[in-house]
Amino acid sequence: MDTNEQIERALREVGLRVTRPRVAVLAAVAAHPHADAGTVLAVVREGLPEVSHQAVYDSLHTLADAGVVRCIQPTGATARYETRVGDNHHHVVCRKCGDIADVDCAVGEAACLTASHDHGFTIDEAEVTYWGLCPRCSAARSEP
Amino acid sequence: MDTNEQIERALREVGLRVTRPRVAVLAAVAAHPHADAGTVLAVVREGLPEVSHQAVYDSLHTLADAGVVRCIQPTGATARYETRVGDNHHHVVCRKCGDIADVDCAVGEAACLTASHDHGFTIDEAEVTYWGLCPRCSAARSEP
DNA sequence: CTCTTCTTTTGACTGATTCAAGAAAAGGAG
DNA sequence: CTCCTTTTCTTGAATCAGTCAAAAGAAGAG
Repeated sequence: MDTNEQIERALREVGLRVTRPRVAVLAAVAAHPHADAGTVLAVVREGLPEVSHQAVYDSLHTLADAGVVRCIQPTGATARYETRVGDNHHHVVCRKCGDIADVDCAVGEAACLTASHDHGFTIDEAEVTYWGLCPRCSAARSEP
Repeated sequence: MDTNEQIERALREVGLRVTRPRVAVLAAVAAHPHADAGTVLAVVREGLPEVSHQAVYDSLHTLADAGVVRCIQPTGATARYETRVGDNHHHVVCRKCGDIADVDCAVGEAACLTASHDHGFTIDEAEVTYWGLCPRCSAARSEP
């Protein structure tokens, strides 16, 4: 579990000022991986009721730009954030309940960037989203 | 190019009623792959000025549910639609201009579904989004 | 401690998408 | 061909995520 001190250090390391909203946002994202902006806002306000939604959005963007958090947005859902960055992992999304879980890159880093230069595009990242059913929804469907 | 007759047949095949808005929407998506809802609406109205935006949204949803069109939504962009379905292809998205192009599955079908059952999820589809620069933006960056 | 600069607050606003109720049209039965 | 039922469309308002802008407020350098 990240302590506030660790969070502050992480912010300073990327050259960001340490402010209450930012610390709270980063802590919230760390504690609730794959949370959307609304959830982050709610969680942040639990410990810091006065923050504006604007500050939360701004913090999320700033942190995402700095590479401290990552923003993902599967089809049909609002933006979600997570603190696990830089390790090329992907996501499984439940078609039924929208639950998201992390999946380590299964086919190796090389394969993830295959298809480079198709159509002349210069590709620098491959994002993989697996779609299916989470254990709970899967069980609910097979035993109605 | 899809004729209206082909479009009507496609609608009937999946058990949908054939209506003017639906035919127009399907034709528009076929003619403009990767168009967003707003563009589809504009294109549809070129030939059918009276349609409501609601009808277009509804048609897109219905067609997507029926599997006639596919909806994709890369991070940071609005929903986009295409008629190419059922062939497991993926997309390259330009980081700069947002342009989207199709990419055939590069690593073979098997690899695309590797990672099955991680976290107990039952995975039925893998969606891959490649991020990079399109030829135009790539050229603009290297020769300023 | 003071100043400059970056952040937050506040509050209004945009643009995409959805909700709801009645009117209209599609397709099957007679 | 006409009527009837059901689905679909229109209209108009509402919601929701996210953004813009100006002024007030903190963080950190010197």
